[in-house]
Formats: sequence, structure tokens, C-alpha cells
Amino acid sequence: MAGQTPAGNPRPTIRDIARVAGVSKASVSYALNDQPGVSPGTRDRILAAAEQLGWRPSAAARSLSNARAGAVGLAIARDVRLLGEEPYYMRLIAGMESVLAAQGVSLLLTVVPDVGAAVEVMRGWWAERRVDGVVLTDLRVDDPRLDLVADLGIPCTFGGGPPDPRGYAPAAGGRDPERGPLTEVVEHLLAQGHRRLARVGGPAHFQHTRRRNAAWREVTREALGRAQPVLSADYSGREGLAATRRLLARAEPPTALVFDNDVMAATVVAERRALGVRIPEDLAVVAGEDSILCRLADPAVSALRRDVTAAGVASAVVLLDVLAGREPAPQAAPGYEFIARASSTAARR
Amino acid sequence: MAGQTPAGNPRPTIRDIARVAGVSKASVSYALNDQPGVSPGTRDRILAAAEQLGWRPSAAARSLSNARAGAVGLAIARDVRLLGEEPYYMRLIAGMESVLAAQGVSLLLTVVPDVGAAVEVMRGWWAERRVDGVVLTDLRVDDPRLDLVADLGIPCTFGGGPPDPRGYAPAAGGRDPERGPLTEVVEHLLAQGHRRLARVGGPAHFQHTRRRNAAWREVTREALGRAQPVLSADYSGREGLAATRRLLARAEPPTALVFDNDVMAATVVAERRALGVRIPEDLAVVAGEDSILCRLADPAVSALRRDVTAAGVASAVVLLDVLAGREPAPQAAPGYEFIARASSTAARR
DNA sequence: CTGAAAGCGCTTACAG
DNA sequence: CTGAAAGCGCTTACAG
Repeated sequence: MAGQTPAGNPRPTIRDIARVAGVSKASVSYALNDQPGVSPGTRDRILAAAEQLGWRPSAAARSLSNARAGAVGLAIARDVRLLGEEPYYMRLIAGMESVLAAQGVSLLLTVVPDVGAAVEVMRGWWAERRVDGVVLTDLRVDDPRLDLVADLGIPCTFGGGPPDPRGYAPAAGGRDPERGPLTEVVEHLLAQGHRRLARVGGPAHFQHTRRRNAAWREVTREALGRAQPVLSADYSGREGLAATRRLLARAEPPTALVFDNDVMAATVVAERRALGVRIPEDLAVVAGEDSILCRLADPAVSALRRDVTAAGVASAVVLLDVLAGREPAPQAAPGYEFIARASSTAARR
Repeated sequence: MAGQTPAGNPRPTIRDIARVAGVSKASVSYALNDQPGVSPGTRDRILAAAEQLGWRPSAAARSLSNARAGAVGLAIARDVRLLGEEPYYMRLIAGMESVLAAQGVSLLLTVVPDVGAAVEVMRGWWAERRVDGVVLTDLRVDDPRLDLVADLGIPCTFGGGPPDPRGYAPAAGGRDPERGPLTEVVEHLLAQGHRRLARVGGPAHFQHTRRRNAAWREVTREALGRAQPVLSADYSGREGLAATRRLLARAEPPTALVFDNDVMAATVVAERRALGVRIPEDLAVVAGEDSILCRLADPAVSALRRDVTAAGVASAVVLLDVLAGREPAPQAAPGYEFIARASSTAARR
């Protein structure tokens, strides 16, 4: 079957519908698109004919007269090996698709090694009008993709961080939505008796890392009188370990570490003996992202669970609003939940 | 910027190129598509004009006259929560994209809960001619998607398993390519002194699970004189644990377990105390799929590493061949590597 | 409310 | 080798 040509009887067109219903192509188009200009009786006849013929619009034809593609694009710029470890994108895509599919909008996906390549892919999509808009993720400081969409006027939304460039809905209280989760983590650690904390964030060129680093400094300053340190790592276990070593080598080493993702936290827990620490007795560990890695670690890793699927839904909703020329509906900041597990819960025995 | 309309000066068309180059639209089309019918000089002038104007073909227009979409579709049928734990799809997509992108073919992606929904999505894609072909993964016994592509004559290829329905290239020796990896695992376990083995496969409705189960029975029969048992589980940690408990409760329990994926194997290792076994002393564990879960487990889990990205490449190559009406180039069975780690290596101390 | 007509941006026989 | 023309399947002013 894989070697077969797409034969079969040719697909029906509005011309066929017009013939069957005994009207003009124009009337068919109006009826099919719920436009005024057809009497109810005629409309019913046309719809029945379309149904009977099993008609479906040709995406290409519609696209050509519409000047819209009926598709949006997502160009993921990330090392494939890291991608395999991150459930993030699949969840984001699943959330987006639940909205897009319902509107008959397709999702174009590509995986590229870096932002420069992402820019080229999106430029091509736009030039060929394969997409009506794009979703941008992992925004960087001075991101060339922002220049691209601005220069070309490509409608866009953001996945991760506020989907709307104007920020989250006022319900978020105007405060940085990263503060809530981090406050909960810090309060948990204080309750466990920790007074010296540290954070291992992602690469500083990511906007979300910057936002979280800033929120971390604020939250810890308010809670402990002085901002607690932040180190950067690239989300890999290797760099997470290296950062941990540097922190532990300090004169007054932290007793609790908050990592930006699950891989770094779980790697540190796995390498606790090599690091010469007991967890949680000597060192408490918290992950900024939850996954099966956290659940299976020994001890299991406390984690912030973010509702990535909901973030995907919000991104798609905003993008569809923009494409339809509507004012984007305000989006609430994504939900999160702090899951306290053994890696930060002193079971004083 | 997200609220902006796609304004700007209108994109150039072949009409503009024709005007600049002083030729007809037809000549422009021939030159642009590398067709005969234009003199070298004219061709150069046309190409220069296209370049200068920054022309890119309109996907819709081309699609409409071509009767081809310039896109292929992948409808993943999998529970979103399991998806987040499986690096498989991202790797497959990355491999496919590396081939497709080079040919200017887009990838349409959707995530749906079950095969029935996948059929409906693909039916829609095909009816609207949004795709020229599809990639099918996780084929089942009596898979409704196979009926769909057969009935409608949709060109397709398979991701995971042979991309070509005729099977792998003869280089694979005509033998089931699942035998190689499993033989290596079984030999490793025998060398470690194990004589009672068992396998925990995926759901029996998956074709790949059936193939592997059959290969497992053959390989173990040849090595041990009698086929070793196989249980089914749904790839989740919960069912992996349940299957393990059942196996350990047998009169002559196995001393080595081979799981079909990383999640089940890593979960069993994480729950070794609850199961009342030492690993690898009482029970050796091997995973049929490698991931960071295996590396971070304690003890680390021995695993079969399959080159999923290469499988993605092969799928895309075959599909492009089929679409071009070429006989699909024979594809080698994907590479694999057995990584022996502590979970199955008796460090007799 | 309805129909004939032009147009979206390409491709491709068909004459010169 | 080159050009005028029809056609792909829709949408949308514009007359009736």
C-alpha cells in the first residue's frame, strides 16, 4: 500500500455540489461558509449535497483565495539530545493542538539546532505563506526571532512565559507570576530549618531564567534579609553537578539547592555519594520542573509542577485571537503545584 | 507586534519576475523549476530577477496546480502523560525533519488520545489535501489506520519497525532485526550466570511488541532449551511493577528481567526495596530502551540503545521515495547498542 | 436572494 | 526556445 498512487475517484469540488443542488458555485460557497446571501431552503439543499458527496474544502484553493494558510508554525530550537529528556515540548504541543484542531488549524513543526536556524525556517514558512503565525518558545534576551516577527509583521504568541506580550491577565495581580511558586519553595525550605539557600538556574540568555533569577533574589531577600546566590547551568546533569560542586566549596555552603529543571536536580541526587553529601540531611534538593525523573530518584525529588499543557492551550488561544484580528483574551498565569518529597523533607530519624 | 496585521509591501509573484526579466510567466516557471524550454541566458536573467525580488513560491498556489501539498503528517496516538515520559517521538521527529526540511517538505503534527482519533485526523488531512502522505507509528495488530491508508490510497511509511512495508534491506539478513539486540542481551545475562529469564513486553496489540515477544521466545529457546516467559504491561511503572510481582511470586522465579522500555525498568529498580530484592544480586534488570532514567537509576540500568533518530531519517527517506513515485531505497535495520550497567552486572564483592 | 465573472499565484500542454 | 491561454478549487465584489 505504501507504493500506491493516490488514485480513486477524484474528490468532489463546489462545482459538483452546485450541479447537484442546482445552484451556482457562488451560492455554494456562501452556504458552506455560513455567509448571508442564500435562502434557508437553498442553504439546506446545498449542505445536504455537500454532505452526500463527502465534500471537504481544498486547503490549497481556500488558502489561495483567502490569503491565509490555516496553519501555524512551531520551530523548536534545541539540541536533539536535550529534547529527548524534556517532556516540556510534547506537553506544550498537546495543549496547543487541543485548541488548534478544534478550529481546523494545522500545526507545522520543525526541530532545529539553534535560534538562527529557527529564524530561517520561519522566514521560509512566512515567505511561502505556509503559516499564518508562529509560536515562539524559550525566548532569549535580544532574541533574533523577535526582530523577525517584528520586521515581517508575523503574528505570534509565546509558549512558556506569558503567551501575550502584554503579560498575564490582571488576575495574576500585576506581580511577576514566577514569585508565587518560588515563594512557596522558599517557605517550605525555611520551615525545614534552612537558612542558606542557592539556586541553579538555566542559561542567562533565556528570558524565563532571568525572570526567575530576579524573582528568586527578591523572594529570598524578603524572607532572609539578603538575596541568596544564583548560578547558571545549561540544564544538563553535567553542568548541574559542576554548579553544585562550586556552591558546596564555598566558605558558607548552602544547605538547600533549587534547580531550574528536573534533570539537574535528579542528577545531583543520583550523584550524592560522589558529592559527599546526604540528601536531605546535608543538602535539600528541589526541582523547578516535575517529571518521572523526580519521582523515581532516591530520595524522590521535591518539585514544582507547572501546567505546561494549560500553557499550550493559552498560547494557541492568544494566537487564534490575534489571527482573527480580535483583541487577545487575557490569559491567567499558568497553574503550578509544589510537591514536597523526600529530597527536601527532613525525616529526622 | 503580536497584534499586527501581516502588512508590508505585497510579496513578489512570478508575474513581477516576468516583468523585470522581460519574459512571460511560463518561462519564469520553467526556469524556476529547472525545466527545459528556456535558453541559458534567459534562465540566468530570470533567476537573477527572482533573487533580486526575494521571490519565494506561494505554497498554496503551487499546491493547487501541482495537486500536491508539500507536507506530510504525523498523528501521534498516545496518552499525553505517557508522551511526556517518552523521548521516542521527539527523536523520531528530529530525524524525519532533517530529511524533510532539506526537500522543502513540511511536517504536520498532531497529538490525539487514540488510534480512532488519529484516523479521523488523517482522513481530514487527506480530504483537504493538506498532506501528501503520512507516517504511522506504533502499529497495532488489526490497525484501523492501515485500512484507512489502503482504502484511500494514502502514501505512507512506518516509524519504528521497518519504514518500508516490504521490510528492511537484505543486509539485515532476512532475519527478524529484533533478534540481534535480544540475542546480545540474553548472551550477556547467561554470561552473568542467569538461567531463568523473563521479559515484560508492551501491550500485545502493538505489532512491535509481538515481534519482540516472538524473537524473545526464539532466542531464549535456542539459548536455554526452552522459551522463557513473557508478560504484558502498558509501559507504565505501575504495570511494570505489577508484572514483576507476579513473576517473582512464581515457584521458580526468574533471576533476570528484560523490560520493553526504560520507565518500567527504572521503576522496578527504584522500588527494589518494596519488592524485597537486591539488584543485581537477586534480580538483574535490563531495559529495552535507553534514556536518562536508566543512567540516573541506582543501580544504573543496563539498556538497549536504539538509534531512533536514524529510524526517523529512514522513514522520511522512504516516504519521499514513495511520493516521488520511486521504488523506495532499501533501508538498513536501525542500529542498536547494548549498554551493560550495574543493574545486570554482578559486581561480586 | 441568485448568478456570471474575475482573481488568488502558480503549472503545463499547446501553438508559434 | 518563447508566449498566450487554460486550469487547479476556492472566494468575493458586482450586477441582476
